[in-house]
Amino acid sequence: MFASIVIENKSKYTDTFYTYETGELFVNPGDKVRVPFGKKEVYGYVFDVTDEKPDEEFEIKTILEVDEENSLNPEIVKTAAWMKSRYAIKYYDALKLFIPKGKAAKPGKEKEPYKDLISRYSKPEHFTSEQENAISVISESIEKNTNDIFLLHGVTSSGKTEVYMESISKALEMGKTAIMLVPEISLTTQVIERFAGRFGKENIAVLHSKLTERERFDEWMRLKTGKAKIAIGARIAVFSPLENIGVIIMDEEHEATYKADMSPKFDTLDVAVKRLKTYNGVLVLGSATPSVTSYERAKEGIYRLICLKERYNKTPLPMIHIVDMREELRNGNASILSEKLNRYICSALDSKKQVILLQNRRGYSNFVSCRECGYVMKCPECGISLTYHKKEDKMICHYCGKKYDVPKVCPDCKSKKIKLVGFGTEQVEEVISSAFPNAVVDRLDLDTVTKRSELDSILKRFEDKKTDILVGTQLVAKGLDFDNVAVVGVLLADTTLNLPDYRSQERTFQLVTQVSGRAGRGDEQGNVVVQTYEPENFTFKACMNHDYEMFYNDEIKIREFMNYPPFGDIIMVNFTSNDEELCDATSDRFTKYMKNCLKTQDKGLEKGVMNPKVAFNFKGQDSFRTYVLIKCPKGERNRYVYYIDNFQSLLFNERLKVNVVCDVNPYSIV
DNA sequence: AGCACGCCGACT
DNA sequence: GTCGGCGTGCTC
Repeated sequence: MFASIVIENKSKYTDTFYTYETGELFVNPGDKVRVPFGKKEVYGYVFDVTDEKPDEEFEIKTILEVDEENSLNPEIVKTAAWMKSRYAIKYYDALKLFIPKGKAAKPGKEKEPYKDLISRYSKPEHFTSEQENAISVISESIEKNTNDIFLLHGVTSSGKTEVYMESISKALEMGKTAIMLVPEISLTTQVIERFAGRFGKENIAVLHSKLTERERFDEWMRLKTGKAKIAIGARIAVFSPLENIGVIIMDEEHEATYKADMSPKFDTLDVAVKRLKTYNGVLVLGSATPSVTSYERAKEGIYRLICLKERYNKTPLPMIHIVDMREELRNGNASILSEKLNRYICSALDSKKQVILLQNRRGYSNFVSCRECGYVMKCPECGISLTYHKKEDKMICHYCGKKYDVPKVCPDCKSKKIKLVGFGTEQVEEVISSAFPNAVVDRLDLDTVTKRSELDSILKRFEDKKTDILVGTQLVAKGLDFDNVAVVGVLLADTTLNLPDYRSQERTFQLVTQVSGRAGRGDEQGNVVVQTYEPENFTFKACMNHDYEMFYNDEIKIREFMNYPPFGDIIMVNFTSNDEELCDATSDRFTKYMKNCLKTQDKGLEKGVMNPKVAFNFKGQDSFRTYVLIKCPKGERNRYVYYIDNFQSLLFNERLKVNVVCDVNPYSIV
């Protein structure tokens, strides 16, 4: 017998299959083996076993030993091989995601993460009929191994978690395993509390990047040996060493955190779908505000849509008010607080209720807007907001790179009040404090709050009602439930609405819906005030009506017209190096190469390859970065990635010191 | 990536 | 002679 093996390596050059003879050993795909390699011995993983001898003329060596304890299963190597072609990454980089770095703790010294956690779970007396229906449909699918994907579209407090738990329970009943994914590590605690109460602590394992190497290894081993049947965690938990997975659940499926931002840049949803194919398992995507891509798939019948419209506790949804900041300006109010928001805050404070103010970060991009009419400069080709670059004093499209002069007067209404939008972050707390001198104001954002304990104490103070007004970034939109919040204010929704990203509208809808969930948790209806210079944007109308469908119907038309997902992909190819010239030259060369590859098809696809752009490299060690953006039509992704992978090999053969990283539908282009 | 091989200049 | 610099090629 002959085995195709990928060795533990660091080089792109050796990231390929090597054929070994199995000898006397009984070898399966997924097995970790020790093999002779060159003058040394290395470890590798078996990807395939056949009895056909390869044609090529090279000496075939024999596998020395199988490391049973650290071996993986056949599905894992299959998924890793698929990831290589989908993300243009190395076999071994894909494989590494499935293998914990650490070593086992010494016997008796195992440390249990979340040891002091209290299990909190009380099964509700009854499920709503919508919940009953969802549970029975999903359970049937798990039972019959139909490999379905469900999109569970449920408003906040509609009891999605109960549906998740019942689905997992069904999988366990069938002798299968389950993975529960949450978007952020901070959210795992609440989930574990409930799951531990429902399924017993011994049956669950936690996997996320904040565990120590040793803890992670031990949890991983508990899953691999079948001691734990349910994996809970952030996106890396999708790589749990489980077999026979009955169901994977992705809570808040629209969240950006499901897409890895560091290399290898995998997409959690893709990986989940791929893994479940082998086991005919079921995927449940839950969200109150599904991603437009997922919803389209549900509409197309690729996913099965389940709606939960009824709120479990029947609390009325908050009232959403859209405030026109142009009007405020015309009425002589130039402050960051509209008259309406001011009024709501005052009355909330009077009745000892609390207030949350969301100040969405300006981030790295600045845009120009007319305060008279709300006009925002957008790229006519790409349809995204232009970003102001101070250095060049130009408006630049972050997709195609076209540059435009900064307008002196508004092209629409000829007003001179067209200028940069955004206010200094520090300013906000100051303004709020002086506007409400008798209120206790606290501030929550990740820039100023560095320590975990600091963050917790700010939240604790708010929970204990010691704080009247909490000002913060996106952080306040998520996290804990507070029952005394009467008013939520979004100070300037335009900052999210005009991010240079095709998803900016989707993200705004999600953000407003999410913060709305913070208002009026008790029996009283809460109020949400959203301030904007562009109140006529369809996104806000949909927010006001709590109508996702309405938002979707408008947004999907734009996506189709612009060929953005789900109708096409945007592929960003990054080049980093310590050699500036090499970086530039390589991205130029890549552009020509890619255009050349596509030209032969004679469909004009090469027009989708944008010219290279220079950018700063924040994260990597290399000092220079350039990138090339490619607009890729629907169904062509695999071919495009294949070309990119080939180009990478080309560079490697020449031993050029330049890194190439590919990112499909990146969340930010800076 | 590593490591060996090999071809060239500089030195005890 | 021979030591070591690094350009090149290979690992089943």
